[in-house]
Amino acid sequence: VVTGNSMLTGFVYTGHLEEAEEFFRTMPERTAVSYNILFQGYVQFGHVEQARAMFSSMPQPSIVSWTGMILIYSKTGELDRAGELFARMPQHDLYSCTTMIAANALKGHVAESKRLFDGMPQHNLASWTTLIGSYAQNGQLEEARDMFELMPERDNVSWNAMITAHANKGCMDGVRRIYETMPLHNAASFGAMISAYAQNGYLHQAKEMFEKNVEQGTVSWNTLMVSFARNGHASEAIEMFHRMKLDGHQPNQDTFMAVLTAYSHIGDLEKACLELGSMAVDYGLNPV
RNA sequence: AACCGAGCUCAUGG
Repeated sequence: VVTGNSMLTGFVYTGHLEEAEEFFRTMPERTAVSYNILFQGYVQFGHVEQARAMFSSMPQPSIVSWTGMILIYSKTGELDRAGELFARMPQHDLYSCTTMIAANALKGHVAESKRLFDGMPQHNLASWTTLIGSYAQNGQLEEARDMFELMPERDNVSWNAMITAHANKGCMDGVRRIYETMPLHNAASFGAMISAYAQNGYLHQAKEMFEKNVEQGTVSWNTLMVSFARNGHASEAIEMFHRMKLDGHQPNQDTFMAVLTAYSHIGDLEKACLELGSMAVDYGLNPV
């Protein structure tokens, strides 16, 4: 059963929900964990109906399942339903409370987030960081800072959250200070830095960060190209696009948009069509 | 003893 569950996890993890379902159906034996694995797949990919159906079909949803259900309502923005479930579930733990904190913050109810946080018997890195993120999202930089000071230990995720907290307030000194102080940088750190600079109009610095980032995912390329295009640097955007291809990166649908934006800025629609047409052919993308 | 859940980053046609 355990190895079956691991395989099931594999299907879900790679996004093959159909296969997961099939596999699940044909499993000789299923445990509550098996249900949860498939269920989490629905949650993760936003299949609300299926998640709901599965949840109600569980005889005794575990705390994991309850939390999953809260998470999906948080994603769909149905905070009241999330809250209802949270109130109804038999127990709470770090995970469920943290999920609920985040759900409230997404809707701008930071005070409620804080109240939940204060009511928790214990905290860990995730719950602290969620609270910081809650303040950050809602523009409360001071509070985010205070919490960051108070938390007993910090990891990369919490440091990254602080980058964003400052960036959202346009506090670039803070952003730089955090970046320099933090012990290590990962892909998310660079992503945060790139968008921090880009959103505040520091295209040059954004690009510098981009160069420092070893794992330049397609998203980073797109982010930067869009920023260039929006700020009237169409040619730089287009140049990046070509470099991206040279470097062997896969353009995706969003790259389309970035390129289109760039060309529309210089009013060269013909070229845009040509470029998009060839992208469609080269990469099998649909310029919907 | 072993399998599942929460927090940071990311683009999108305003």
